[in-house]
Amino acid sequence: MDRQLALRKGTWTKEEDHLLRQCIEKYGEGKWRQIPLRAGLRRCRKSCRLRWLNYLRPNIKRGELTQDEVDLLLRLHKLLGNRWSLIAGRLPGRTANDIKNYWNTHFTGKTPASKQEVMEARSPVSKKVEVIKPRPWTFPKSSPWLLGRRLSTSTSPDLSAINAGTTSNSRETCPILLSIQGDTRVEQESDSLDKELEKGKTGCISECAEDLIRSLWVEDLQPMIEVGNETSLEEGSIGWNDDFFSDFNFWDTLLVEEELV
DNA sequence: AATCAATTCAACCGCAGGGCC
DNA sequence: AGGCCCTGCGGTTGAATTGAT
Repeated sequence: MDRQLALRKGTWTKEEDHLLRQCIEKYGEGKWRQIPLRAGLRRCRKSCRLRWLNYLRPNIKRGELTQDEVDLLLRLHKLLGNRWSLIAGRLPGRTANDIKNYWNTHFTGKTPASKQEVMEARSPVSKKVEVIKPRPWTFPKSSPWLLGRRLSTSTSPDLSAINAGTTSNSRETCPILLSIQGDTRVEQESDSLDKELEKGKTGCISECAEDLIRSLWVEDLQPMIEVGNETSLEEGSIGWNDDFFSDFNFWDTLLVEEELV
């Protein structure tokens, strides 16, 4: 065998980490194919990318997730399913791998009882939610998201009313719910929804789902707009990016079973 | 102290999607 | 249109660590 071609596997050494970090600092992220050559590493590009993204990248937060992070994780997973990269985007400093590992450790299989306890303690509203893989989703033409990608206070709903709690139950307070109301999804998806309606499987947005969406809007998205920091909503910054909204289909989330409420 | 079981998490693998030719 | 290449993602594996006996 040619030793030059033999790729190393397994745990990374400090020397390898150092070489990779130096290389990326010099040439920048991306071009992963060239990274092993430039860094003088006998690692495949995937391995280099993974090591950087999950371990060496600056600002990576290590250690146990905080209560807030766990709460957010639970809510986002309820909405997005196993879309770890999207979920991680909402948890600054956390990697998709971290989130996935945490979920698999704490909320799957081996300890079903404890999982149920945690879920019930933290999510008293829902008992059974059908999580379906998100599909592309479109906003109504009048949606503020389409009237200039970035929300401004002039296109957002009555935020002062939200803060005052005076209209907390009104759908008008949340542009996402507004969008759902006036959905103009592509024909294919409308057809499938129509079929569901015909079957009587689902007829309306449940209160639970509406609450969940509203809470995401009020607690997570709206405050970013409220501070007037426009850069906080730039694409890809912390997860509410183009990808999120193009991949995310609230309709799927809303296809909940009757037992929900 | 030694052994075994359980748990954690870094890393690998295979696949899908997008861009380019 | 189709093939190739690259990147990114999610599922899975297995080594390392921790806890129990």
